[in-house]
Amino acid sequence: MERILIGNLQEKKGETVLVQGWISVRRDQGKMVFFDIRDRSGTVQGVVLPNSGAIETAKEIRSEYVVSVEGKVNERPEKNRNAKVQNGDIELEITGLTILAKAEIPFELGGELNLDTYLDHLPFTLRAEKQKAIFKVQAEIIKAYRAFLGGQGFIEFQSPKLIGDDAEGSGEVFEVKYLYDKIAHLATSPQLYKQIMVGVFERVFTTGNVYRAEKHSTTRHVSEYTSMDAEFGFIKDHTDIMALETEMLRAVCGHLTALCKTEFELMRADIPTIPERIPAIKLREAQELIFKETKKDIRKEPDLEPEDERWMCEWSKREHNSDFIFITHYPVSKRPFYAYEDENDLGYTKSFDLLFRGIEITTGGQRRHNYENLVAGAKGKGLNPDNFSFYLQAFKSGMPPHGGWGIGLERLTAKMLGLSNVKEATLFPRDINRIDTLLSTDQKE
RNA sequence: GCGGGAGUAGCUCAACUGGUUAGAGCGCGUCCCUGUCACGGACGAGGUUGCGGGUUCAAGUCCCGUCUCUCGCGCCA
Repeated sequence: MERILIGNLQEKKGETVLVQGWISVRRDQGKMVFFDIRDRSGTVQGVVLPNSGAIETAKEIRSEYVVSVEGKVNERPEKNRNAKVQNGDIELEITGLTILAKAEIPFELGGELNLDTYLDHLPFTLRAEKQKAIFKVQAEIIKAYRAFLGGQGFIEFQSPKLIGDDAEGSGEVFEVKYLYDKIAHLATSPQLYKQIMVGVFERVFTTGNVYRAEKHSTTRHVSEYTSMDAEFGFIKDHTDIMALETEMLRAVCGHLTALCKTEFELMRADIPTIPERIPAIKLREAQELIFKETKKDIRKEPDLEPEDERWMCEWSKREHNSDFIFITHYPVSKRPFYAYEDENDLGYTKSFDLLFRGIEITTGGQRRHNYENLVAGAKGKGLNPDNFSFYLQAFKSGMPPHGGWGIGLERLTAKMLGLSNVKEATLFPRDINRIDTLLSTDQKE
């Protein structure tokens, strides 16, 4: 007999079918046993009657046992229907029950858990409905991201994760012992490679893991995260990039509205609405605004603190009904060497951050595309251009005005779904003390 | 790295100012139950109170050290 998905059982009323899946819960009535079985498509109740021949096995099964069952799809009697659950109007009258695998679980699935208990048991806890919803949404974000950029003529490429010298300068870098006692590094960003690829394909994007060796313990940092990058040529300035990112977010949210409604309902979260134009404000203007409204004077700072980012998001929501806000024109001193200095606003760059529901989810901007200008930028940061001559070949060979963005996928997912810690939106988060399991103490510095 | 909070059963938590044998719910085990759907009922097992030291007649509770978690900050996506 061929396996039928539980989600298709409504069409099989009266028929005897083969269903395979996991036991969610067993309800033993003594002479008869009920259980809920789930597969990737849904859940249905099975009922094992005393004379079915399966009753002995039915008493043996426990939560998370993997089973193969044969049974007749029956409509339930009127008084035994349950409108609150999927397939509450039908049930499987079990005629055959085989245990494919036993299970021994550390605790019940779906209950409230402390974050570290959840993380210590990920192979099990990821099976919970909430977690499946989170990572289904995440998968759909990536799918929509690919579809949108593909439609805009972008070509996807795979960026290397093992790199030589770290010329990029965003964040602390993990060292890797390479062959013949050489030292390599884990990429903190695909930045330099995506710029090189603009010289090849003009419009490119990549989604992949990047690594930051910073010892912070916050709700928005992990050592390994997924960066959704894009970079494209022949732009007027950074506003072209912001406009395209706005369109991309609109496409992603539209996709989620179409495909992930149940997941958002389960998480009690709202899919953000993207305004026609996401508000954009210069960093200095934001600082003036904060000073005027809250008397907090950060006008000499080169960046916003988390508290200020939250305030700006509330302001954007209040004044512009937007969950998003662009902050532009960060000082040259604050940005990497390749950031493009605004010729009409010297000392400041044509760069931006995108804040979403209180947190920074994107950094982007126009880049220096002129070889001499780029080398000058590097020297201005005290960097030796010889150390990244490989990258500079792209510019020597002719590069168009270009720019792009990097989006933190897990941060975006977390804020979309109202998760308070980015680790909940990271499948297998790496942090200071944990890579799946706790790192042993004598391994640490 | 710094600052706040925390660490008690497999899980989630309780235990007033130090005071008898550290409790509950869920889970787990045995038994009862033919319409349950978080099934219900009876009984039971399960603890070095993170670890090490100290104060005290007496420590889960107070002190010191240490490890870990968590929240905030620096930094960043």
